[in-house]
Amino acid sequence: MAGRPREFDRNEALAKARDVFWSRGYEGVSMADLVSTLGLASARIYAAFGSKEALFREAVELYDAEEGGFATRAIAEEPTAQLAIERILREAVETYTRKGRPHGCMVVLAATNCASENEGVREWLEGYRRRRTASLVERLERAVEDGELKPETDARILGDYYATVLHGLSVQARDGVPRSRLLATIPTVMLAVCSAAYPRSFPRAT
Amino acid sequence: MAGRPREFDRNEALAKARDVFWSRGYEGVSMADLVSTLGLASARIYAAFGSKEALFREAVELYDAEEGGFATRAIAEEPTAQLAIERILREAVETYTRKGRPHGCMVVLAATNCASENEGVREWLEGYRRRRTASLVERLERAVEDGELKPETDARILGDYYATVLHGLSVQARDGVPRSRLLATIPTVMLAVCSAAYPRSFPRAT
DNA sequence: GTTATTCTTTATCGATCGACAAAGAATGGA
DNA sequence: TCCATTCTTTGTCGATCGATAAAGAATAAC
Repeated sequence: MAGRPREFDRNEALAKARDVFWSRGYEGVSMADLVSTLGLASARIYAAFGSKEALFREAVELYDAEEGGFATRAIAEEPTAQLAIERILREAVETYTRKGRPHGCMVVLAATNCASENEGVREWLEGYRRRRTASLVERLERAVEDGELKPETDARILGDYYATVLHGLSVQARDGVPRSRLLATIPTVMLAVCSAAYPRSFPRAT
Repeated sequence: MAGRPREFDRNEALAKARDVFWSRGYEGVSMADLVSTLGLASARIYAAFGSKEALFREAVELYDAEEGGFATRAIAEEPTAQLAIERILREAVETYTRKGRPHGCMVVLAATNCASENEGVREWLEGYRRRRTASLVERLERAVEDGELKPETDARILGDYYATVLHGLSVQARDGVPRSRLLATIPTVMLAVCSAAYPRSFPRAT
């Protein structure tokens, strides 16, 4: 098990693929685009990654483990649901509006409209979105159990709400709405979870 | 100026094109798809509409004049900003989750990820989204002037917020989140404008 | 060295993409 | 009736799509 060693950095190529798929989506990037972006002949790309679709899926996994993983990290690290959600919103805006980087969320934008033959890719990304919603709901349920949020709080409604806002932020960022304007909406967005908590530190909305 | 009369209903064909573009997006629909969906040879489609892109633009205009026009109608018809926004949210959810119809908003979903050669189409749809945001901001500014909302209200932040939620609802609906769950989030979404109004009829959020 | 294995290079493959040319058919106006 | 105009039919265009075959080059195991 030896063979000729690969002459390019696979991780580097994968990162380039992630960026171009993030920018223009799965169907918006052709093999010719990948050849020029990665600087590799198509046969080399196929040898290393298998197919355009397999490369895309690996690119999404990389995105989700790095830039896209802020929600998982915030939920794991913040002591309360309110702090977790505020951090998620702030980091979402920052991640989605970084200079020199693609705007919006790759998981939301890279395969929303698909040809019927690529419906499988769309559904696979939908799974990522559903899981993010589920993790928000789960964290909010825990906050109700912990007594952080009022017992009459419906965690699923609240989780659906924050999933909706996060999805909307991607579209807004992709449309070029500046970071400052998106950050400015966060106190308004926080009203929901704060009003489900016992009155303490309300944000000044609007 | 006479010539052979057209043998098919142009409006009917346009409605079919709108539906398939709404379902799968501009790039997700091929001319072969249009030929089979409209039941017309490609030369007939070109004769009637000019090009795939011209047909798409006409289809979006039709969408915006009918299904997609609920925001314009609500703003024109409702006496207060709060009533207008609540109606917009409700009709958005209803429009985006109608049985047997494509889910989500055509303007949001039909060209979010585009090949570089179709960037013009994406920007054109972005214009529709920006105008919707602007009309929300404008209505909220008027509400501040009218005294419906507190004078310290920042109408642009609030308008950006509702634009974000509306964009997010499209993604949620496309992902198959059921109507009942999306409707259930509306009281939470209404918290923002209600807290900018003088205390009266607050929704029971969560 | 020999062999098995893997990567690189080069040149394509058939399918599909959006679009159109040319000829025939149906209308209104002269 | 004949013409100008417009639509319909048929066939196909060059470009691009994702993907691969075949041959040469570089490694490790033996």
